[in-house]
Amino acid sequence: MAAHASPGPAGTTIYSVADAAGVSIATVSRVLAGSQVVSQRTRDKVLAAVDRLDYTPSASARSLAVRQHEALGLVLPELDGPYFSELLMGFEEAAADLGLSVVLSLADRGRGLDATRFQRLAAGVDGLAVLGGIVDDEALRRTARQKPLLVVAGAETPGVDRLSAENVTSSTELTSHLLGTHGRTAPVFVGDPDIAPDVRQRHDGFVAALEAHDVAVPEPLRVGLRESDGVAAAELLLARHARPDAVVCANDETALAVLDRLVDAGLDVPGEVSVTGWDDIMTARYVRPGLTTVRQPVRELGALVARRLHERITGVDPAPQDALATRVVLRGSCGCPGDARRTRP
Amino acid sequence: MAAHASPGPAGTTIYSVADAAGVSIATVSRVLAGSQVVSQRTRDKVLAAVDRLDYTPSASARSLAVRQHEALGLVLPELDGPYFSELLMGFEEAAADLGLSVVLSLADRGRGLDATRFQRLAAGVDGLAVLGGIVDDEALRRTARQKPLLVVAGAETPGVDRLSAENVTSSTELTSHLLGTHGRTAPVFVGDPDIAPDVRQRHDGFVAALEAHDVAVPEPLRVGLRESDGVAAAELLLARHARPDAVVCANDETALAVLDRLVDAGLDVPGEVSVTGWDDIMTARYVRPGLTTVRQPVRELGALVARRLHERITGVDPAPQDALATRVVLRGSCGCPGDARRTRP
DNA sequence: CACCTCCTTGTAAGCGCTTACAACTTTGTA
DNA sequence: TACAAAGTTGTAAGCGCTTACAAGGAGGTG
Repeated sequence: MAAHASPGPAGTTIYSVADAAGVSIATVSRVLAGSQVVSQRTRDKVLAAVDRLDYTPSASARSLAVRQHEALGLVLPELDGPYFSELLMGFEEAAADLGLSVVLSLADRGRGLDATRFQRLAAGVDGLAVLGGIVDDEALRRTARQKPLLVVAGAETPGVDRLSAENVTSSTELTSHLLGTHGRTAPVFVGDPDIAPDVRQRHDGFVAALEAHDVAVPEPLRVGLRESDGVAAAELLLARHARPDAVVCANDETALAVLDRLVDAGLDVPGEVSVTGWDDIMTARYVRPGLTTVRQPVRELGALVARRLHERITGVDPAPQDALATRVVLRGSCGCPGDARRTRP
Repeated sequence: MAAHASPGPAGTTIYSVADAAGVSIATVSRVLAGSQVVSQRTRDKVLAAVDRLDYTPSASARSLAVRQHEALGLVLPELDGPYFSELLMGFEEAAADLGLSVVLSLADRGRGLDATRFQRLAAGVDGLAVLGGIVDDEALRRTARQKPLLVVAGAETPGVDRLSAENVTSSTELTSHLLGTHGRTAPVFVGDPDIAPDVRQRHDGFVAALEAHDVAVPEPLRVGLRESDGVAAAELLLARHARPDAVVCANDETALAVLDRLVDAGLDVPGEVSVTGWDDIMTARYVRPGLTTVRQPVRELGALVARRLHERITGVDPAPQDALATRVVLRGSCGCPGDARRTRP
């Protein structure tokens, strides 16, 4: 029965260890699983053999036997700003705490993750989280039928569960601050509501605030979320006859670019115009004036996603909380005095 | 033989598909592997069944059968700045191109990755890359005996291969620029050479430049690599009677904090003192003056690591190139005029 | 001293997949 | 029409591990 026992460091299996220790593979397995039924003497023998052979059990064999991969999948776009890194960190930490490893798949800039790669990922995990807008709905739905699947910050997809941070209320709060405290009357929203549900919600909140203050709602400046999009937006804004007195950007990257370009063009920020962002990335603290923005509990979101997935996998009924609260961070760029630059999270 | 055929989406195996399609599991396997020997008719039947049952093959079963995990492991510290994210992106992209998935493990802030978690990770991959200084040498060596293992930017460990970006030469170049072009005479190095081999090498390069210019070599300011460490360093510097006229920091995070604190204290940067960093993170472009720094090809490093690992796994002899060239990026903080702020990589 | 109970270890049956080999069909050719 | 050569499909033996169950041994009791 021990025709296995192939030597060589590369091929050490539970059989080699069993042979070396003079016990059966069941015993080796028990020792390694920490079972208490094994006698001390035997345990020592096994452990010695394990050590001597540098034995590392094969995860796939174990997975096959226990019918669990003990791994969670995560699909993210490029890790540009701190946003996704934070999400990833929260996710990984929570997963590690649950004894699960995480398999990461990054979508290529622009085009999403192809179905094949997504399938391969799904094949090796017990459940997975996908950032909204990367994988197409059909593939999502198909996988959701197989194993626990959570979409983070994405669109409402029938048959797929979703989780994200709160957007609408904070956006209303931020915009109201601009209108009320700083008396702005001609704000504009920079970002394309159709590009992502999060942006849409932020725009919704923006609109709600304007309506509450009886301010006419302007058409949003439909640009992407990258630095270069912010530059483009600023140019567009500068070319206008009637300039806005407040620029509410969909995220920090664009806001910083807008801020920078506006100042370069000789405008007084926040004197003539307020600029706000969203996410509170590191650079937001460093520019002058500091960027007023909204801090999302991204890391907690990541952790929550992982835990939720685990609940699903183990069959526990998950709690129904569905959006994490965010917080407005006031700095100089909206007109507030406080330079909260050195304020750390 | 088909006593398997358990229904239910969760339990669809190759047996269910074979049953549903009226063929043997071997044929299903062939179709899914894209083998050309299967007739078109049969192929269609199988594919239809696969679709109807939402079949997703089990990765662990496949791994066990082919004796390959088809995955690469990566161990990183917290994803703070853009450095590790870039590395990760390069790694992931290259791995994906090779058809490998990546299993990520993040070390907790401060304390490294415990041996158990590291072992678990190693158990499920064909090879792994570890950032230097996270996992202890013994564990590293043990794993290196089992499967391909690469240490990135870490210390020279006997029996373990290492890969990193070039440091010494660029540091000498940068420091010489300060001494020569800007006529600095009292530079100081901020960073603890003992904290990481990369820092040590940067310090070595710094020292080499001073010696070449016959400038006395001062004791380095031994602080960590985080923003707060930079603040502390700046305080220390400000408290000195004889202030340096150039501060060469081990990375951008500390450099930015130093720059910020120095300017706040009323010093003229770069008039009275030059400040330089290392890494060229996003914020370096945004501060005024722009931060002179060194750009590392981090993403390429990550990709290279993945490819190298793959070469080892497949038994190809890897090329011997061992350090990637870096590039000094001159901006305002050293005294150079050009505001290269909007220069993109 | 026989017998029962508890403790420890071994036996063997999978987990879901790949793949060498065998077996059966077709098709082509003499 | 017989037979060889392809072409196609099935059989079965693992891959390395977990775990229910069986079996053996040690110790205790009547």
